[in-house]
Amino acid sequence: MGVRVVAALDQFDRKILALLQENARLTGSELAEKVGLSAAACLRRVQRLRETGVIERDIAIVDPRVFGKRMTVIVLLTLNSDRHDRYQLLRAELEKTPEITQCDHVTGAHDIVLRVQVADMEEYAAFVDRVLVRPYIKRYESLAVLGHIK
Amino acid sequence: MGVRVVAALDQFDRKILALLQENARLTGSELAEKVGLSAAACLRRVQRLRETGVIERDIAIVDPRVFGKRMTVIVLLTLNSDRHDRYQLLRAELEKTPEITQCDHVTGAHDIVLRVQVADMEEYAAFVDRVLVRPYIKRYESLAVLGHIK
DNA sequence: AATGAAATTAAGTAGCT
DNA sequence: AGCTACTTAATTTCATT
Repeated sequence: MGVRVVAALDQFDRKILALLQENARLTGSELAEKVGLSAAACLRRVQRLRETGVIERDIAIVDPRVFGKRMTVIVLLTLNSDRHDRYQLLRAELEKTPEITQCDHVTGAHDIVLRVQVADMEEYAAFVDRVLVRPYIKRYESLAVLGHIK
Repeated sequence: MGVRVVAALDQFDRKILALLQENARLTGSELAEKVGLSAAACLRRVQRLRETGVIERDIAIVDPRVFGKRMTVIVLLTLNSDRHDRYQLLRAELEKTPEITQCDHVTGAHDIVLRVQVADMEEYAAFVDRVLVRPYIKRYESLAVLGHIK
């Protein structure tokens, strides 16, 4: 789990990573032009970055609205402090719940922050009933996303 | 901005999208095998999904720790209601701030939710001073991420 | 209108200097 | 690292349904 080989990343690697994080479809020659190495050298580096796990994976970003999931809600969960034994169970369930696209355990006034993708309010209400209404969830606060700034 | 062509997505497109959201590096023949079409047909569909904006883009997921950004903080911002004219300005600034990896305008008890990626507490403190301490930000609540569940 | 098979073009990989 | 040859994948063409 530790991050080895980090010291081995030079400026070229960093530039390549920055570019691929924006657009993973850049070809070897496109990278070459932008970073000032040959195409082969760039691709060798990309290969190495993948093998060492620096690049974890490549994913397609799909407009959630095409699936009819036009509504995003950020949910702040507060757990019952006397039910912290249920944390692992809850965690496993949240991981499996398809509406949840992001989920972090946090410190502070809340315990868990969710990002939920649903079709509409009705579907969100159903999600709340199905997933959030449980004894070991003390409180949840829903923040509906009006617009994505970034 | 409207999402047209959604009705035009059949089961093959949906399957392809689901697969590429997990792994955008699947080749035509790998897709072919999984969805039951020829490689050419799959790639033609992928091309169309890109052209119509259903696939917005492909990105490389890079372990943030390799950049030394080992700390994630979710920040809940509350703006001064009498300074809502500054919203566009703030929005533009947040968009440019490199530490912010995600940023949404929300309803509810807060106005904006940020996801911030920094090296450590010191860097986070500097970020707060530089970005969050401004007259039109009334309050901010920092939730440090202890662990990623999803 | 969209498919599969085949041909073409482009990209990625590997070997050598 | 670069260059070049090789291999694999993506794209286009074309005949078919």
